Formats: sequence, structure tokens, C-alpha cells
Amino acid sequence: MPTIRDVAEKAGVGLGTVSRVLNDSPLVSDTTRRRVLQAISDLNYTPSLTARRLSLGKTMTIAVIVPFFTRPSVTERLRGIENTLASSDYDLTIYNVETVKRRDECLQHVIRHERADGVIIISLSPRDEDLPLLVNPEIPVVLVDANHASLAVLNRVVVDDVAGGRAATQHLVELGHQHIGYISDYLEEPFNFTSSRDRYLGYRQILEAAGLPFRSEYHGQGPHGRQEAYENAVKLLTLPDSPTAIFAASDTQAMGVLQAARDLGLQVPEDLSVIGYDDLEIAEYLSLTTIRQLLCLSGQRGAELLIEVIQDPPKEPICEVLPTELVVRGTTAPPKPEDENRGSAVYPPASLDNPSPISQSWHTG
Amino acid sequence: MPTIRDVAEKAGVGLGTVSRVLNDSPLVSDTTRRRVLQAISDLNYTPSLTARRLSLGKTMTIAVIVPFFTRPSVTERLRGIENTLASSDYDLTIYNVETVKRRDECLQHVIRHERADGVIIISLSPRDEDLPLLVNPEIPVVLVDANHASLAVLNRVVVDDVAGGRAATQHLVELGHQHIGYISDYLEEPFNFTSSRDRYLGYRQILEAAGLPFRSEYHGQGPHGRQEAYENAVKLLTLPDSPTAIFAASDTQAMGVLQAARDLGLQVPEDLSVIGYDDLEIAEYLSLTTIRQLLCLSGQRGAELLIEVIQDPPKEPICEVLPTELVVRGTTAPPKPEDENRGSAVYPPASLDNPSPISQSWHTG
DNA sequence: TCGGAAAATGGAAACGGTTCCAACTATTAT
DNA sequence: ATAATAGTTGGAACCGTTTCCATTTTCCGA
Repeated sequence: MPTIRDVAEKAGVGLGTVSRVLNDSPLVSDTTRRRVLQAISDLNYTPSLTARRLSLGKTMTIAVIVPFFTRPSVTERLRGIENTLASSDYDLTIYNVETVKRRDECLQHVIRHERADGVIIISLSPRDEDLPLLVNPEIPVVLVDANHASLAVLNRVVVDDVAGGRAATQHLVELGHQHIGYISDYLEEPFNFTSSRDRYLGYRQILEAAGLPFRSEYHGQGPHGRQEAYENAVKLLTLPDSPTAIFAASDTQAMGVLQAARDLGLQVPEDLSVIGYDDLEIAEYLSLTTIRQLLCLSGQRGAELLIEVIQDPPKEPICEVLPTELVVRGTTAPPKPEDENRGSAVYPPASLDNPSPISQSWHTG
Repeated sequence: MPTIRDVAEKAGVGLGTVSRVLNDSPLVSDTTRRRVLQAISDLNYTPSLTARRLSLGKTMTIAVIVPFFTRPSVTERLRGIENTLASSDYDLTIYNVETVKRRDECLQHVIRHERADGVIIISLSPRDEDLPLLVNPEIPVVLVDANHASLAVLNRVVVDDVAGGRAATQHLVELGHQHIGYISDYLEEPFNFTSSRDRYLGYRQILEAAGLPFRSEYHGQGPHGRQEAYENAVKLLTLPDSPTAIFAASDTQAMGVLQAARDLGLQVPEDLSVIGYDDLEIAEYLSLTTIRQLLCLSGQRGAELLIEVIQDPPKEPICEVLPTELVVRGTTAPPKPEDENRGSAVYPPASLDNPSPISQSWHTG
């Protein structure tokens, strides 16, 4: 591999001159510049990024620490980040986190070992013991989708999930539902995800405001996932006094709820209203009513914010709040009149052992 | 930031000794090692990755060039790669490609500018003009999911999509379908994706073998995506002599087909059989019959292969072929009886004298 | 006690850029 | 003609490691 020295020699100029040509410095005469460019092309020379990094003291890299990066909501955020970085000079390196151990390793390694000029952390809300690493970090940090009271000290892009939870529940209440279930991740889990918790708060607030009792058996928690949500939905829907509407903390979980309704022979939205959260691409396909959050934009803004922070660190931490929006589609409707004095209703003997194949049980027109 | 020199001074030893301690060299006495470790911890020293990279001449980074990395099939492959690299010392940097221009930029930049110790290229089959970059690359390259005759010279992990296309079509033929549509990406598009093309070949081979005519109006091509597949499916299904079964080149496209069937009032699988490709997580939810390919494993094997190739370059390029598997679920069934004599035998028997070029190379068994 | 092998150690050189300062060359004003 | 100035240029020093070689220390057996 030719080095800058070879180029200098071949062009008959000094090291500094070649460097200046490489960096588009105006302090080179045209004739010299041409000679150098000719030598570069003759030697098929490309500068060493690593040497450049050492000399400049910058890595020209942004690191992203992200849990479960195959989840559609997460890839959307990543896409926003990638798009932004692609038009900058930064490379993007990704640390996928699927265990607590790896989360801790990544925080330590990435933030400390000058692997990047900045870090974006997605959805992993720091615990108190993580704060020392993050408050005066060796490199700038931006959190995306991490919400926590003590985080006022950190740069971040967040969504008001409490408001989103309110909007979802409010929509169901306005349709006339009085028995509203909530299906979510475990509210307490080791990754300290806040979305299920915050949406739960919104849910509780609206129940309270509407004078509806909170019933703990209407709250199904479990690991994130369609299948787990399916199982929780079956539990809720086979209660003697089952909900007429279910708010799922994500579209993925809403799919599990829809599947449960299907297998139990319930028509959506006639027998059961379902609302999700995220507005994934699939939501439109399913005609799922949902709360839209601007996933891609959250990544984009996070990356833009990080680049700003790298260029000149703000005195005060910056917090940007993105809006949510209710998207009404075909899976929510007023409850059936007869459902209002339920308690005696007997469910049709739908067999769970023998689930129907795909049936288009909810039509959207 | 303290450097190795500060540590050496503080510990009262030489530079080399500190370096040896850092690299677990056995050539350090226990007492010295303890002194050095103490100094390291006193100074809160962490070695500079960048300097290490320059000195070693390695970047400890693997680059992945990948088109449309939010597509579920792609994220699964990425997950396989990430998992493998996480347990190695390599960092993972990602270059997402959504335009032809960016594809070309990435190939040039990443392969030439010593940004990584190795590159994995997903699904982007090189064109002839790309070959010079790839055949004796400056850094090792592994292709994943890139198929092309002239690629015998490159390391790669592939799926036999022609066989997958055959398996899908064969399944429909065995169920008794005689009117089988195919919905795919454009067979010719600028990214040079081969999957739709190869599956198409398999489709044609089985039609030929079964003595069924190929009807170009049964082939719907368009940009990748559910919506586009929906529109193509509507076209096929509103033909006067519409197919009784549709093979979609991906599960995403199969979803568009299912949606079209729903909107047209067709029951699946009674009125229309649908088979997809990939076996995404969503396929199970939809009870979609499909061809499973080992997406995550393809990434994993790609990464493992790349690491091997970096460690000692093979004399001959290595090609690993992953299997596909038919997964029968609820969207395929025999055609309705009355469908069997539609069009009242207007088709001429397949001409054996005039076989299509496609069939020549294929033999069962 | 001593010689020699083995173990431990120090530090110069190298990795390949950037930057800064000194020096050199035109150009212009007096 | 000369001094001042602006425009170019060369290259030493530096970024923070690793590696290798020369040197010193330790250990062992004779």
C-alpha cells in the first residue's frame, strides 16, 4: 500500500503539500496540485483512515447501542439514524443488545474506549448506577426513546408515551367502552424499558378521569412478543366479565390480540375493539387502529442532535419531544349494546386446540 | 486522557512492559504486572483503540453493505451477523443502500479505504464492472445471498432459490393447480437482486415439467413491497381466466396477495391458494404456506466464513449453499372442483420438441 | 563462586497521517 | 533597486500504540 510519503516522492513535493491537496487546502498552487493528483492516481493511492483518525483524534464514527434491533419499531429508528449519517462523514457502528450482560458491556466499552465520537442509545433507559457514565461522558451521548425523571440531565429525543397511552384509552372511552384491557410487556423488566410503563400510566389516568375502575385482571403483562400477547389476550377474553376493548402497548402485541380474538370466534371490531401503538407498516395491512409515533424521525433527530452536540456541546442538555397521533382504522368501534349488561353471556365454544386457518373475520371495506 | 507513557512513568517501568501487561504477555514478572495494573487503575487509563489499530494495521471492524436494511428478511440476516461478531473482537459497521448511487459509493469506499478488515455484502449481486473490485480485493469479501454464474470466483453463502421456486410451484402443482400465477419484484432492476429471478426460473421449470403452459399475464412484476404486490394480485385475479394459486416471491408480497383476495371476496385457500417465500415471523401469524430459508443462519455463516477468510485466505473461493424447506400452513389447498375444467381445455399440450432454455439444465433428484 | 541460559525489561522505530513553523519564492509598493 | 508582503512549500514533531532488539537481571548447575 502506497503512503503519503510515496506520493510526495513521486510528485517531487513535500509531505505537507500532499496532505494539503488531500484536504482541499487553498494553500497549494494549481500546478503543484495537478502534479500531486497525478501521482495519487498513478500510485492508486488511498489515504489510511486509521492514521487519519489517530492524527486528528477523531474516529469519524457514531455508535448506536440498541436492544433487539430486529423489531420493526427499532429498525425504523435505525433507518432514521442511518439516513442522517449517510449524508455526513460519520460511519455507523451498531451494538445489538439482547441480554443484560451485553447491555452493561456495551455501555462500558463503547462510551469509554474511544470507539466513537458519539453514542446514541435507543430505548435503554439508564438506571441510577449508569448515570455516572452518562452525565459527564468522555464522548457525547444522546438517548432516543428513553424516559426517566432523572434524565433531565441528558440529551435526548423522546415521545410522550403517557400522552399516547391517554390518547389510545380516550379513544376507546369515547366509543363507549367501559371494560378496557391493557396488554403490555412486563412493567418491570431488566432492560428498564419505559414505553409499556408510560402507556400504562396514560391508561390509568384516563380510566380515572372517566370514572372507570382499574381492574388488575384486565392488565396482561408478559415478555414482549406477539405470541405472549396472544396468551395474555386469551386470558383476558375468557374472564367471566371480559373486556370489550383492548389497548395493546405495541402493534406487534395487538397482532397477538387479534389472533386471540379470531381463535375465540370474536368479531373485531363488533365483539372486541383493539388498538395498538407505533403504526408499523403492518398496521395498515391489518386495518389496525393505533397510535402513530414518528419512529424514523426519532432516529433522524437523534442523529442530528448528536452531530450538533459533537460540534458544540450545549450548556444545558437538550430534550426534544416528538408528538403522537391517533390513527383510526377498522379495529375499533362502539361496543355491542348487549355487552353493556354482560355477565351472563356464554362464549361460543371456539376450540383453541383447533384454531382456524386465516379467516378474514374483520372486513374494512 | 492518560497514555501508556503516563502509566509507564507512574509504575516506574518502561513502555514495552506496560504494553506487555495490556496484551497479557507472559514475559512480565508478577510483581511488575501488579505495579502496572495498579497504575492503570489509579490513572483510570484505557488504551486508545485508534492507536492500536494503526500500530497493528488492523481495524478490528467488519463492514456490511446491505440494501434496504429495514426489510424483515434483511434484519434477520443482519442479526445472524451481529450475533457472530458480538462474540468476536470485531465491531460491526453498517452501510445501508437504498439507491444505486449509494451502492456504488459504498463498494468503492468500503472496500478500498481500509475502513474494515473484511466486508460482507448482502443481496447485491455484483455486475461485471464490479468484479475487478471484488476478485482480488484489498480486504476479504464475502457475499451473502448473491447468486451469479460468474461469482464462482468469490466467497459466498447462498440459498438455492431456483430449488426454492421449484418447491413452491411443485407444492401447488401437487395440490392439483393448473393455473398458477407468480408475483415478484421486477426481474430486471438496478440492484441486480437475483432472488426473484431465480425463483422465477424454478417456477418455469416446474410448469414445464408438469406440462403446464407459461402465461406471461400470470406473472406480475413490480417494485418490491406489499402494496405493489397487492396491485399486481388484483390484476391477476381479475383476469377472465384468473389463477387458482399464486406463488409470491416473498412473504411480504404474499401479504399483498392475501389482502387482494380479501378485498375481492375470495376465500383463502378455498378460492385461491397462496404461497410465500422466506418464512418470516409474520408468516406463522398469517398461517401462510411458504418456503423457509435460513435467514439468520445465512448471516451467521457469512460472518463466520469472513472471519475464517481473514485469518487464513483460502486457495479456492468457498461457497456454502443453505437449504430451503417447504412449510405447509393454511393458505394452500386443492383448487375447487369446478375450477378444474375452466377454460375448457384450450391449452395446447406442452411442446417437448421446443423446450425452453430454462428447462435444459434442470434434472430432478 | 561463577558461567551461561532463561526471564524480564527499556526504549527506539514504525504505523501513516496532520499541523505548525520556518524558509523560500514571487509580487508589489516605494 | 529594495523592502515588505503574500503565497507556497518542506519537513520535524506529534498522535498512542506494538514490536523488536539490545540489555539487564535472575536462576540454576557445576
